[in-house]
Amino acid sequence: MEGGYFHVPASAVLDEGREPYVIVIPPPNVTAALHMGHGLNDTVQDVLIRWRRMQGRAALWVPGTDHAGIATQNVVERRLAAEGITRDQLGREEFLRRMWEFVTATGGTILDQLKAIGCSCDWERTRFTLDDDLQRAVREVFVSLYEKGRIYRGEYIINWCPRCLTALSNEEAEGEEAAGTLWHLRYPIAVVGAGTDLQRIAAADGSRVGRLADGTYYVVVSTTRPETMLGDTGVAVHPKDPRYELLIGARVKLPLTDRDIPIVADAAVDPEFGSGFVKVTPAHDPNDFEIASRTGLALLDVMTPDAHMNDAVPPEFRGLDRFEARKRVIAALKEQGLFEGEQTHTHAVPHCYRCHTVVEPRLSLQWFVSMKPLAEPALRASRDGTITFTPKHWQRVYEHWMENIRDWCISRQLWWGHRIPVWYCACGEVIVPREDPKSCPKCGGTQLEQDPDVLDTWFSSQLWPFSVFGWPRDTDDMKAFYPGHTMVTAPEILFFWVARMIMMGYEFQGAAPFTEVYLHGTVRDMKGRKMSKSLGNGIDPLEVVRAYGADAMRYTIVSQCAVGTDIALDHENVEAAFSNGRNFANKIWNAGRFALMSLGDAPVRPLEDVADTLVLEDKWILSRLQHATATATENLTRFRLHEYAEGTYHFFWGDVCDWYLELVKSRLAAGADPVSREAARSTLVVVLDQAMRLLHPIIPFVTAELWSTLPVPSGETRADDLIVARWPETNPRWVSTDAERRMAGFQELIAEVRRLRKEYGIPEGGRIAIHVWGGADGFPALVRDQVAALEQLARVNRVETGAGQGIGAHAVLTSGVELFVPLEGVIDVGHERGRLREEIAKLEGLHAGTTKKLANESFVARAPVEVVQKERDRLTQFEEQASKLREKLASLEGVGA
RNA sequence: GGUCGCUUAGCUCAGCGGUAGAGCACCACGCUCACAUCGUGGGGGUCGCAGGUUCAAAUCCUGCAGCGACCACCA
Repeated sequence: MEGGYFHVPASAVLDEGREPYVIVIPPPNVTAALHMGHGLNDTVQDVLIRWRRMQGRAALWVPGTDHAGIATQNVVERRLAAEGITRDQLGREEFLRRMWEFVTATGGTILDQLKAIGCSCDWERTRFTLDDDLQRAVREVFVSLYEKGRIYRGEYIINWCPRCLTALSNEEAEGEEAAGTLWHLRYPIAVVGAGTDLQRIAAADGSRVGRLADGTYYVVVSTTRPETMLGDTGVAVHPKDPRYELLIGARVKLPLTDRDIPIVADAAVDPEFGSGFVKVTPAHDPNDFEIASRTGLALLDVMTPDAHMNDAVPPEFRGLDRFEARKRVIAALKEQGLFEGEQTHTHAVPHCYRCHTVVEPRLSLQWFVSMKPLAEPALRASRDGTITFTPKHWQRVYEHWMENIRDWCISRQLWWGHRIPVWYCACGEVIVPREDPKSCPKCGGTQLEQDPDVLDTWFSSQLWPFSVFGWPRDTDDMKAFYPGHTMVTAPEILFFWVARMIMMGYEFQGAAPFTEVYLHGTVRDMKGRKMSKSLGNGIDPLEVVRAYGADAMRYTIVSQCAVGTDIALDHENVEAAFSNGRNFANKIWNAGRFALMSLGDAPVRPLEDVADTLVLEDKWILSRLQHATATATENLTRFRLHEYAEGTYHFFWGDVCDWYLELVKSRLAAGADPVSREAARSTLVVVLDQAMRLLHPIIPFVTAELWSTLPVPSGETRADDLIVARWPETNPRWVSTDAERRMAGFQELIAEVRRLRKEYGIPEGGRIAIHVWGGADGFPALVRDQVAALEQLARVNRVETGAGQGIGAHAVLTSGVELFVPLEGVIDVGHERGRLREEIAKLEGLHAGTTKKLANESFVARAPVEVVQKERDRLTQFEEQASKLREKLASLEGVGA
């Protein structure tokens, strides 16, 4: 089967010297089920891989799955929760056993689903991010980065998911606009420097120092998270703020607590914003943490890992959920007259990208990668064009991110994933080894404890372009297939994944993992919403495959795949959504079957042998074929996939089916002239052969089936299967602008005859004569030779090349050629005249009525403007229709001709 | 707040300096021996609004309006 062609051994490159073309799949989550997003992503990759394979490249598409840390662990934890079990109850070892059990049982089905949509991955190379080989790569990278000082451990404010109970990277905390509240609180001033005149400060211009009923002065601070005030350890003002300069060093009483906290100066405070006083909560806000580290303010953590208030807060708040605590804090402050007011405030609230819980900034000891040095070569590669982005504007987005890159928190408090390869010895030694240690190299002790955390899923994903080839071992695969070529993915994971792969590629291989990044759009429904399980607006690709075939699904998707645009599919009418692709696949099948039948079993001569006997349509379709070939290649090269799809579609359906097949029908028939027939057969075989090749990357199944039964011209050889047949190249020998011009004229003539037939009600089955004359280049004479074609396409059985006259229909073509269709005896002219007169009279009646209506002043004055306008439009419509009919009538009276 | 993008036929969207396009939907006719998942013909758009550049603009520039995306530590 064709699957045999999917496998590409390193020897194809290293021994046979074939040029590689490598795509590594964006590995779907191991337990994922195929959705339309995959359908799009993987179809695009398959189109590219099939195309490059046909070009003779050693085209390798490496498949695999990702262990997807949090996502997968969450799934299993939910299942356990249904049984009333938590992971802590099971313990790490047992929990991991259950994880593997689940992943082994349900994992990898997505790969079978990819096969169903025709993905030609090298399945023998299927990888999983937790495979031994890949574990080795992760270990090597971690240790190596640590040794270079690019991985460090430290206590910082990180994004914390209180539900998943783990740290998140900045990218994993997704901001969402939310209409929140900005609360203004009063902190009473407790201690001021000697001689500080509070009354004067309070009276200063723009001062937000006020006075309570009991005479105590207070400062106003603002916050969107009032519960964090319990963890405040200071209040900050700008060092140059003229209003408050004198308060620096003073102390305020932190409401609801028994603590006094200092007022400090820090340049990060914007005097223009709010009151100019900033409450500082160093353990729960990254800015405040920075302020504290500069000013020496204490750190006070007031929350538990699951975001409840801890024992550091007053008893009445202990154990409260953070949002409940928020309400109580506000209520308590109001009670004490320390509530200044509130206002609505829209701001971006970060949410966990896996479970959507509001992220809590939390002071925590974590592992980080210092990114700046890694970013440098990755940034350069983009700027100097080593790596290109399609669409281009993502280059700027990428560079902006790289320029402002922040350190990456890579430790996760999960169990499912790559365990952090760090051991701690009781003696204090931190061991980061390539092989699991048995004893402490410093003290020799054997009481070693491995770091309990695992690495961010993306830490292993970022190594995918080389970890799949066995690195850090020195493998032939690495030599043959790294670096790769094209990365096809969605913009959502540009930072998560693409950017990091590039950085790792430079850091560990000295080369970018690919040279082209193609970012396709998102699959959406007709309301523009992203397809998702929770919205219930998804379409199951496999259902589409079952109902209409993989070819139909692939074509429909790719034909919408314009650079930089999303894909809209109607989940409420799946048939309509995919009818385009279904119809096309069906059309190819029918046309192919018909052609094969018409060609018969007799040997077909090579095109060269019959070159002298080719007629207009043969030369024309061969020329069209050259254009179709050139544009298909060009479009694929530039990732203009929808143009590739639509271009081949119109070539095949329009040129090949509607015109060429119709034109050669009679020539292929049993009694036809043998010379003409052989010319048609040879041409048809070439056209079909190449058309199947051009269509194959997008419509692999139908084309391969037809191609396998297509006759091979005598003396020629070809590949055994279409999947490895050579991608066509343009042959200038068959480009004929002359044939295309003449054919265009002929096509226009046919269209005009058909139109006139409809217009004058000439019965569909009846034969007619036409007169053709005028023009400059002997076109009428050419037409005379095409009687068979005219018969076939327009039911014309006689052509006169002189001017026609009498009663009939007349038209002038763009070339200046004139056409006349005699109507006497063809239709009942008298009856037609009568009918026309009736119609004209009717139109005149309507016209008069409308005119009268518009003359009615009260109507014009009172009716809505658009109604009046509609009446006016009708008037002109009637006029136009009537004048058309009058012209027609005139021609029937023998005046026009 | 910053950056970028979008606004074209009833719907979904291409086109991005030279006489308005596709698919679907719609109307009419047609069981012509590949295909009714079809064929033939047809209707339908002042290309968001207002200016400007140009011989020529849907296409370039400016402003405005509406929508959207991404980034961002203004409490």
